[in-house]
Amino acid sequence: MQGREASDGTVGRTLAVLDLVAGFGRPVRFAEILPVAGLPKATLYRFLQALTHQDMLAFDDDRQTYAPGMRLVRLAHSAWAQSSLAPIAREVLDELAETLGQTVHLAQLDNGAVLYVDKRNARQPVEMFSQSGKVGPAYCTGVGKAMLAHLPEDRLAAAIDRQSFHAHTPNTLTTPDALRAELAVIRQRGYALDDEEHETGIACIAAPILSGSGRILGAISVTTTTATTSRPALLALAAPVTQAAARIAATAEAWRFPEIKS
Amino acid sequence: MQGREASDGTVGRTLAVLDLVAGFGRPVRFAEILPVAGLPKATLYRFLQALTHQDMLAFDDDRQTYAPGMRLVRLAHSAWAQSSLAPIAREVLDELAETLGQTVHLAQLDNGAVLYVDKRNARQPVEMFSQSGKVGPAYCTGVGKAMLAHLPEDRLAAAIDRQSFHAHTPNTLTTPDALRAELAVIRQRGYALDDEEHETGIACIAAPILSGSGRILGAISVTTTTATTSRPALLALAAPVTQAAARIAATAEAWRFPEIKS
DNA sequence: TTTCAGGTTCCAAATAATGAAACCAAGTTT
DNA sequence: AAACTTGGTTTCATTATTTGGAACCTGAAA
Repeated sequence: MQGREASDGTVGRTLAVLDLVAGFGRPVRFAEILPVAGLPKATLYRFLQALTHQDMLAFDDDRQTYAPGMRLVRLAHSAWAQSSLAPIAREVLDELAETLGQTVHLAQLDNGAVLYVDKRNARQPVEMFSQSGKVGPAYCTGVGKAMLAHLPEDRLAAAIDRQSFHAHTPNTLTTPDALRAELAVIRQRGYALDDEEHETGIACIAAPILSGSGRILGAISVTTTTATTSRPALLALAAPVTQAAARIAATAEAWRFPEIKS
Repeated sequence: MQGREASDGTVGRTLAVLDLVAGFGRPVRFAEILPVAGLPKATLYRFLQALTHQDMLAFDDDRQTYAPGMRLVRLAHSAWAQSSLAPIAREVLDELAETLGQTVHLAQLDNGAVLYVDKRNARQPVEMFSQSGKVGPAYCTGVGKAMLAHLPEDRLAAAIDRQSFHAHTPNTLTTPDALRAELAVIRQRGYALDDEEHETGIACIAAPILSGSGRILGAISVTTTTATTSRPALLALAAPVTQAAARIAATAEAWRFPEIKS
C-alpha cells in the first residue's frame, strides 16, 4: 500500500500525504487521514494546508474534505505529453485497434506497478472513464509480465518485492518463483499471455517495447474475452502485437535521439 | 506566465519549479531552468533532485534533461476522477456530442485560466490527457467567458488581472472594460458566444454550470466552424447547450450532497 | 451545563533548508 | 598543453523553517 521509500525532506513527506489522499479514491476528512499518515496532528495539518494552498489538493468547505486538486491534471498533461510513450505510440495504437477491433492498452512500469498511459476501446461507448493514469498489478497482467521479463535483475527483484501476489483467479501466479519461471518463458518467446490470471473470462496477449539498448520502455496488449476468442485465435495475435510494439520502439528510438551532431 | 503567488515554504517553492519545468513543454536541462527560476544554483539543484527522487520529475541520464514524471499521471487520474466535473458530466457530454455531431468541451476555471477537463471529438475516439489537462485563455473562449461571467467580483478582478488580452483575431476583446461589458451580457442572456475571438473561422457557444447556490462549477461548449455553420444555426444550439449544462449542474448537486443524515 | 471529538493555533527546541563559494569534469580556445 | 569556459555537483557554517506536544477552540451531542 505504501510506495516511496526515502522520504527526503519536507517535500517528500508532503508528497507522501498527497499520495495518501489520492489513494483513498474519494474525498476524505482530516480525521481519516490522521491515523494512516503516521504524523503528528499539527504536522499533518500544516502539510494539508500547504498542499491545498498550492492547489495540489482541493478542500471542500461544506463537507470539510480533501481531494486531489486540479493542478495535478494540468501538470499531468505535460507529463503525459512529453514523458510517456503515448504520443509516440498513438498512431500505431490507432491502427492496431482498428485492424483487430479489440481493446488495446499501452502501459509503462511505474514503481513496480503497471501504469496505463493510453487505451483504445474495441468499439463500445466507453464503459470506463479514461483509463490513462490508472494503475494495476504487474504480476498478473499481460503488459506487467511483458515488462517485468525485461527488467535487469536488481530492478526485477525490487519489483517482485512489491507485488502482492493475490490470487485473483485460479490461474494467477502466486509465488515469486512461479512468476520468475513464467518471465523466462516470456523473454524467450517474445510476448506475454494473460491467461485469465487477473479476471476470469479475460485473456490478453502483450508485447514489450524495448529500446535499442534493450531497456524496457513499456508494453502494449490486446485484450479479448474467452467467450469470443479461442486460444488459437489469441495466439494468432502474437505477430501483429509484437510488430506493433517493434514499430513503437523504432519510433521512440528516432524520437529520443533526433539531433545527431553534424 | 507565472502563476501561484504565496510560495509558502519549501514545498511551495519546489512545486513552483515543477510548474516551471512542465511549462517548457519539453525536456529541459539544468542550465535552461536556472535563469528563469530565480533561485541560487545550489537551491535549484536540490529542488530538482528532490522532485526527481520523488518521481514528480523524470531525469534523462543520456540527455541530462528533466521532464514531468509519471507520478503526476497517476495522481492526476485520481484528481480527474474525483475532483473534476468530468465523471459527473460524462453521460450528458456523450449525449450532446452524439445528437449535435459537433465537438464538445467541458472546462473548469483554474487560476484565471480555462482548464479543459473533458472533450468529445466530432467522431474521433477519446484521448484522455491529450486534451484533458490542457489550459487555455479565459478572456477569448466561450467556456472562459461563461465562467468569468458568474464569478464574484473579488475573484473576477483577480482573474481579469491575469488575462493577457492578446488580440488573437480582429474580434478578440482586448480590454478589461470590453470584457466586463460582454460578461454582463452573458450573465443576462445565460450563455456565451465565442465569435471567432480566439481563432478565425472557429465559433462556439458555451453555457455555465452553476451550483444551486450560484457558484460557478464549470462550463460546456459546442464548437463549430463558420464555414459549416451559420450564425442562426449556432444560436439555435443555445437551448440544447444550456439544458445540458443545467442537467450537469443538477447531477453535480445530487452528487455532492448524497448522504443526508436520517 | 458538561463532555467530546474533530480541528486549529502556539511556541521553544530541533532540524532542515540555505546559498556563497569551492570544486569537478568536459570540452574550447589560445 | 596550459589556460579558459561552460555546466553541473558538493561543502559547510549560518539561518530560517519545520516540528510536534500541548493548549485551545468550536459545534454537536449527552
